[in-house]
Amino acid sequence: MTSDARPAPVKDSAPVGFQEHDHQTCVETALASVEARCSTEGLRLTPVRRKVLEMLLQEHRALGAYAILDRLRAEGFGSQPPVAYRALDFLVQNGFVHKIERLNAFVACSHPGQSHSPAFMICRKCDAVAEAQSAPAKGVLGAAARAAGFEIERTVVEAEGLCPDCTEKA
Amino acid sequence: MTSDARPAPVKDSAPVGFQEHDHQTCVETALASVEARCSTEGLRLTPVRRKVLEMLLQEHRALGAYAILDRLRAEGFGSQPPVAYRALDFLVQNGFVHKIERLNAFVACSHPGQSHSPAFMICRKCDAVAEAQSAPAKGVLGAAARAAGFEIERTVVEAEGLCPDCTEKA
DNA sequence: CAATACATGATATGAAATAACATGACAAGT
DNA sequence: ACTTGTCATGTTATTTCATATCATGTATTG
Repeated sequence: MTSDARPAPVKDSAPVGFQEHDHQTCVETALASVEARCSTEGLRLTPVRRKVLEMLLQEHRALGAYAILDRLRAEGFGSQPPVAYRALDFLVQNGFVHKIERLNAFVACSHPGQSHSPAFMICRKCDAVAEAQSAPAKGVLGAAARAAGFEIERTVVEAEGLCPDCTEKA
Repeated sequence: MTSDARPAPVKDSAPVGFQEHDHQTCVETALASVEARCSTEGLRLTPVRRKVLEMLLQEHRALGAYAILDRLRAEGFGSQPPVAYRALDFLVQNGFVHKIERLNAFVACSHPGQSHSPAFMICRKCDAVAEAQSAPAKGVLGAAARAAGFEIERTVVEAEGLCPDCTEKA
């Protein structure tokens, strides 16, 4: 058995922000932007890392580490968990990929290059994931944190619900 | 080995919102409130479920399912994963306990009875967890969701950082 | 070219979660 | 009382996610 999360409605052009778009261009642009940042910052976008990033950009939805691993194996890369996790660590550390805690899975960043604290909308039916901006530290939470003396370093914001497509079908 | 998450600074009186408080009273009140809700709503707070809830209230921090399981075993309950997961499911479903996605762990709700969409502050050093309110659907994220046609059903908001205690020590 | 950082490969294991099936406890309907 | 249905629990096995560790390789860079 291959470890793809769910049957998953495979469409040629997947949603970003749940919208149809020119996917090929979108992948290429993102990749180029990551390459640029790597070379200016002296980061090493090695073959495994690049491959993982490409896969995630291509899919445009959250993939589990083992789904990624399967694909790496298929392409002749190492096929043991650490291979995938190390590549993912690198990509996450540098903001090229985000981890979706709710799903224990990973998505390529939709706005690479921009510093951001991302928020995600996750469709519980088709697993599509869209990235948005958030500013949680600015709102009620920020106030609570200041009141409590808690220093926020990082936030996870994930909304679960139904994407437009799935809403329609229901 | 027993599966307690980390060495964990055991203190007699643990933080709620990172503050000292009369823990015994706090546990009792919470438990009473849950019992009340169960009886008015016809929910069955069985021995396992009650025990798990007590443990979480007592600890006042996030415990993993297997740490819970260890304690259940010690008390003579079933010791297989489903036992813990089922009790946790019940408690989470009914809002008596929350899952911290970031930690794959569980905490007792600090405001049982009030309907709420909780937000958490998690200390990355000592694993203390404080619960606050959030209204993520009201802010930037809500706007993005409406724009995208995404229907939010539930949100996860978790802030990671340093609690007052750990900040001091640093 | 040697020293050193960093990246990968491979083995093993730990930790989190669920599937599937059997048993028990209890209330409602006949 | 007995059967049926529902819900909770127990148990086995397996899947999925993640990391520790050690050995090996490959770039820089001094």
